[in-house]
Amino acid sequence: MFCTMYSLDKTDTKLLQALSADPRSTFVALADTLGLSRNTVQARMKRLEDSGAFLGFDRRINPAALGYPLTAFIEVHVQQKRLAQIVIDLALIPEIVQAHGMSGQTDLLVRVVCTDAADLFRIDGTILACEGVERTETSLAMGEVIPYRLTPLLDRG
Amino acid sequence: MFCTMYSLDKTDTKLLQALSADPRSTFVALADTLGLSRNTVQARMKRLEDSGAFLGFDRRINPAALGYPLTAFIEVHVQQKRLAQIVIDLALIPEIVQAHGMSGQTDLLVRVVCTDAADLFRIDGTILACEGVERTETSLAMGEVIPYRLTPLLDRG
DNA sequence: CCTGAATAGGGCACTCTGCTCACTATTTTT
DNA sequence: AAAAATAGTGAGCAGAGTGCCCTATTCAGG
Repeated sequence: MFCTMYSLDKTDTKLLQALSADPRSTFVALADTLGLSRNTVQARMKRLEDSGAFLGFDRRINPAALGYPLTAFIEVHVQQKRLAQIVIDLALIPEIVQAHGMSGQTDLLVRVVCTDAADLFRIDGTILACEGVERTETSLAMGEVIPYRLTPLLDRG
Repeated sequence: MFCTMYSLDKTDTKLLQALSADPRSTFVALADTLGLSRNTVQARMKRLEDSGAFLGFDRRINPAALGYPLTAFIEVHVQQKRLAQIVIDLALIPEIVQAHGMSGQTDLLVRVVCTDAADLFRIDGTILACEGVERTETSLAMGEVIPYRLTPLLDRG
């Protein structure tokens, strides 16, 4: 196989668990909670980093703390030919914090943060104004009933 | 007002920007990129932490690195009376990494990671099997066309 | 049997941390 | 206008952590 992605073993998993438990723990601390030497922990962390196991820090910032307490998901239907340009245009809207290209009826699923309902309305308008966007369907997130988590998957490994 | 949430000022914003640029930078490094004293940086970071500006470390872990390259969004329609119990049941499914209670037609928007299409099919079945779940609509994410980001919002502040 | 990878352990210079204290502005309250 | 809270600075210090080096051991695969 040409592209063998480095895949995590049990020790890596334990490392990630320990980090999840305490994101600020030092290499030394990790080493002795896992019963490994500091060298090993450092080597593994480097490998994890290099293999792209970590995503941007942005994800750890709470949008609510920034003054955007509301999250909404907007399904965007577009003229598929213009998809590439539309993505570029959408990327200019700061309140769009993430967008996925989707299979199925919806072309794009856009995650938006906003200050209030009026703000959401305005943002939706901005999206609709993009050339090639045909229709949107907005749903406000009332709450994160299962907060983002990966630990169940880590624990299973 | 009873609950005045601590709101970030320009300096906090710059701090977060600097952290986004380099999540591993030390207090000392932050202090001199921002032209502040180390004491100030430490104090502000503590305040940020205490005010809940940071979310779990889980969010920084790349599910693909864990062996789950596929992401899907599943709209779940439920008997609303049973919503609370359903959330509890869903939380037992490890592949569900997040779920939002929604306004609008869909009751729940569930984010799932999986190994392949067959895996997704199985997980969908598990969700459908929960007492009170009436219908699901699964959409596979083909790609994260706008990767999660908060920097445009930070830059605007 | 040899090789390469992973780990452990030691060491060393340097940096960072957590903490405290004293001092200065700048607001806010009274 | 005076007093008090708030934010920032600068300095210092002991202890901990980091990055980097080298060596020895174990263990699986060719």
